[in-house]
Amino acid sequence: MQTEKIISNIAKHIVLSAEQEAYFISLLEHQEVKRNEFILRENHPCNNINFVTSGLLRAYFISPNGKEHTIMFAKEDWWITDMYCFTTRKPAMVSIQAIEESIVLSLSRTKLDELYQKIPEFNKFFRILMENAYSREQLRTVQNLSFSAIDRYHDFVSKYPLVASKVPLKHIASYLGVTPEFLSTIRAKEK
Amino acid sequence: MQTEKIISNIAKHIVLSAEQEAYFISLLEHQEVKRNEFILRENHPCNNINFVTSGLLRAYFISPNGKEHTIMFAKEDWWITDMYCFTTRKPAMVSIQAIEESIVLSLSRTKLDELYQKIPEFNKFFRILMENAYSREQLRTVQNLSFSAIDRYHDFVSKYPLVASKVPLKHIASYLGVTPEFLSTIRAKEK
DNA sequence: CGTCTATTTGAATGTACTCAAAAGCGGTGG
DNA sequence: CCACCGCTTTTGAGTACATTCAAATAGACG
Repeated sequence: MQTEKIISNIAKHIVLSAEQEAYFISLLEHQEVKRNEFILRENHPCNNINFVTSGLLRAYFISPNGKEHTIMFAKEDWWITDMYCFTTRKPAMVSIQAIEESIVLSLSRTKLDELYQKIPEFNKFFRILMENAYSREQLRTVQNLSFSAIDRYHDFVSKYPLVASKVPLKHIASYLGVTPEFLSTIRAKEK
Repeated sequence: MQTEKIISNIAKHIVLSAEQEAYFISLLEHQEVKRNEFILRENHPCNNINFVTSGLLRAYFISPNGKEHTIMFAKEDWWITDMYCFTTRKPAMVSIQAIEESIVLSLSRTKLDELYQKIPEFNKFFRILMENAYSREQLRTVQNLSFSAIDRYHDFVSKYPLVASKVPLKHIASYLGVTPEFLSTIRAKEK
């Protein structure tokens, strides 16, 4: 199991001893996920929070009228789960699917609770992670409300160039909240 | 300074000794805010995270085209700040204004850092607070993307009946991401 | 190489916005 | 306590942005 990446991700915010690192690593489950495979499916229990070691995944949900809405992408060095359902233990609202072959390290809620007990410092780590996630999400809300589709598209591409280059346009459209046809049209207009 | 409310808010997630409670309280600044007064203004430094003891406030920002967008409301027993700017120390993107006379307990970033040092348990408290805030915001994103304006309006009213009854309709419209004229029209159509 | 999926293009439609003006309502001062 | 003023809400007409549906084209994977 390749663990340098997750360890250095954690080292961004808290300091662990070698022993603590080893303990933390022992809690993780290593998953190799093939293209189009799921690590979480809508309505199933959401038991894990996942760190992406390599590859690219997408969280999305299907609205009542049958349309897909992309909630987030997660590339290398990102964490991804259905946080609401992970914390409340409700069945997942979203599905998480690999866009390309990926390696994911999963931490179950049970193990995470154990981790908080043994190394309370992890509360700080996830506090900061959640602060950032919340801020990002709030910024997204604000921008969805105030920017036009084309501006949101440009903002997305400049923020996440790697993701933009790898995922099909229709997924970007569904992240931005427009139809693929419309995104295609407005992109064409610019040239 | 009335402090039972903030103490019981904290007791939802962590247990403090009487001594720790007293120390925590000593870090707070008590503010009485009149109707339409601000506790944070766009472009000013965002130094505080605020707990609402009573009353009702609104966070909003002005988009490039000059329109107001309501980001959140905070009533009694809620926390409010510009989290992105609070954590990154950038100038505030939003203004926070009292909708009615309110009492707010403010905790500065400096004091909060001190608090994390003295009582690391607060990392757990704010971790949980941020998890909830993130989940809520993600749910909002999802619903903005997939529900029609009228459904979003109904959802808002059923989730926050007190807020819905107190704030002008135009603020709800700006929270939902529609114009007041349009919200007025679709409400009228239902009858 | 063939098949399946993604993207583009276009026409018709619907949803939400802008601007303007009238009506309603609430607080304040006389 | 009532009348006025300012702000909020409603109403309507014209317009712009985004969607739906359909079909053609391009591209990618096995």
